[in-house]
Amino acid sequence: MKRRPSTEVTEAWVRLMRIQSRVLDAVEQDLKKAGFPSLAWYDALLELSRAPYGELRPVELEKQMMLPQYSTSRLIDRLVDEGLAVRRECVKDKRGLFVEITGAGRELQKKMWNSYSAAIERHMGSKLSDAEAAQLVALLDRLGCSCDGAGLGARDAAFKEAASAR
Amino acid sequence: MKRRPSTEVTEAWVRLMRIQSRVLDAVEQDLKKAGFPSLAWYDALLELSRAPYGELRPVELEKQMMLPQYSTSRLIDRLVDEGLAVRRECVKDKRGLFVEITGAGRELQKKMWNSYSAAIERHMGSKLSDAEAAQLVALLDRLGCSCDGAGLGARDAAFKEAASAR
DNA sequence: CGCGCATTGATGCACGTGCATTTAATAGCT
DNA sequence: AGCTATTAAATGCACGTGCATCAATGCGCG
Repeated sequence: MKRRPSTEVTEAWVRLMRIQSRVLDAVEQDLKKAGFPSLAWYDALLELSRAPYGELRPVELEKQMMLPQYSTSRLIDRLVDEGLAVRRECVKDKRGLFVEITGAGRELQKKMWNSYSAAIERHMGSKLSDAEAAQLVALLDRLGCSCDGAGLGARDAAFKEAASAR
Repeated sequence: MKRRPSTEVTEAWVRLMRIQSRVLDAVEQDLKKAGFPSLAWYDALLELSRAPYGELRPVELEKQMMLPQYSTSRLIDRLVDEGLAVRRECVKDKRGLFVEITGAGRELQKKMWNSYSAAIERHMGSKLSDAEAAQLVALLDRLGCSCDGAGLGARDAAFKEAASAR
């Protein structure tokens, strides 16, 4: 509790914060310029499109995306408003409901992946060899050791897509 | 433009986004639990405290922190509301003004650094050797190669403090 | 000098998020 | 069955942020 971070660690903290926000910003800007909504929408659409029957309980979506409950509720609101998903009644548990992706939702997700993957390549892939990327993954994972392992994070969506797009 | 990111790169993207947000969240929570305001306030206070006469033009602060103009303007609002800084007229250029840190502002900044540095140590330092931290810095820097080099980022504040606290 | 343009900083509006609370339905316990 | 606790989802409120715009001042150029 008393030990101070070393210079190296403090530098790593600074870089982690700054570079991440720059890279994220660059990718989000690319998507926005292409006329697409934010990454949160993409992640939700991907989760839905990968789910059996293209539908999930909000609670499931929430766990997948590691988002707070209310945040998920409102994200669904917006997807529904745009016709990318629909809310369906859940007969099993009348408290709950199902969110089902629509055709338009599936289409948008696919189109977004084109821009999204290109942006990842532009802002990360072109600056890092595969070996360096793997090294970076290993180092970052050391920081995430206290992770519950349960829910997959927001941007994991990208990886799952990459895997299935192959 | 056509190349797709490799598995390694996509994984690195996912990790960078997820781990950063987890670590940042953990540190911010620690600060909040200790009753302190957000890191943005800290960064601003540190920049001011390090400036000659403890004062800066909003434009300067904005460049240091790499924040949009309106964001800086409102951050200053809040600092002033809490008595941590004051706005002073600028005789040289009547469009502008000076923001000057108060005694309370300097005190808060110092107190926050105790919690802040402890949080960095807890959430990063304790999970990474110095060598690993240095490696992480090197890898992240490769991603930031397209940086202007001019303005120092928000969290750089931590490093500068660390250096001067030594 | 006088006009147009750039710069500094503030602000109205829309929107996203966190927090707390609310509503409804289910599960569990006696 | 009846009462309470728990869970699913939505929502009101405060607040932060992005975007566009504005008012005021300063600067350059004919």
